[in-house]
Amino acid sequence: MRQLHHPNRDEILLSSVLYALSDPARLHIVMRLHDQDELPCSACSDLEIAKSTFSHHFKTLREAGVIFTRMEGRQRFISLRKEDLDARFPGLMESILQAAAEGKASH
Amino acid sequence: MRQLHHPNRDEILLSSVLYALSDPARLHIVMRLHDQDELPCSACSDLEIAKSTFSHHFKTLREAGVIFTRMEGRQRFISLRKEDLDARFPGLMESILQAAAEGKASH
DNA sequence: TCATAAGTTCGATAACTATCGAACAATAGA
DNA sequence: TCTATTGTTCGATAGTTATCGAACTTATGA
Repeated sequence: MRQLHHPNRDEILLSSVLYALSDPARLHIVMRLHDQDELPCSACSDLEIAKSTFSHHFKTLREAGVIFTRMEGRQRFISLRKEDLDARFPGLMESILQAAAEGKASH
Repeated sequence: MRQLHHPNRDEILLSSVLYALSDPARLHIVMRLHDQDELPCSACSDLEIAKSTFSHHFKTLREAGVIFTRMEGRQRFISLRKEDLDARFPGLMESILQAAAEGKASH
């Protein structure tokens, strides 16, 4: 757990990003990061999901290049990689977040 | 096979669309529809994939609301549901197709 | 030093998915 | 009517994924 892997901007793949965001729980996490600069992982613990499952989702998002995880003490802070995503896929996150905010994400 | 199911515009879900497009083969199919109004399914048969697998991908795309399948005789013509997708998720397909066209889709 | 807290990793399981070949259905054309 | 064409459906399999609880790691604070 010493080092958390983050892909470089150029390594971020569309397929991986779309896949990561196609899960309602993960999309929910990303929506929370929309307005915020940064959030502790624990900020999502109101969703009724086991913490090991959260960890799995964070890993999926992180390895897809969607979020950045900063380690500080025994907390981790996550943030949306807005600049990287927007540089690589202009307009993508904006349209996804807008649609999600309007409740068109799932069921 | 009498009727092919297509969701109404309002039933198209972001999660399902993102999932459908997160598969490289399906994204490839959608890219071919970008410039074209309509294509016969057979137009994708150069991809080295079994036809039953294609059928599966077409079904996934269709049920997610990404493509429309029109039956004519013994052929099926598929088209991108541009208007519906753009009405529901403004800018989404444009940004996805642009990124895909620049080769940022996968590996 | 010891207990607590925050997340990750492990092991297991159930569900889902991509893939294929074979069989099937429906239509067009000879 | 018979045959070839187009695509779907079926059955099977291998791989992947979401989920959980338990064990583990690291750091904080008493």
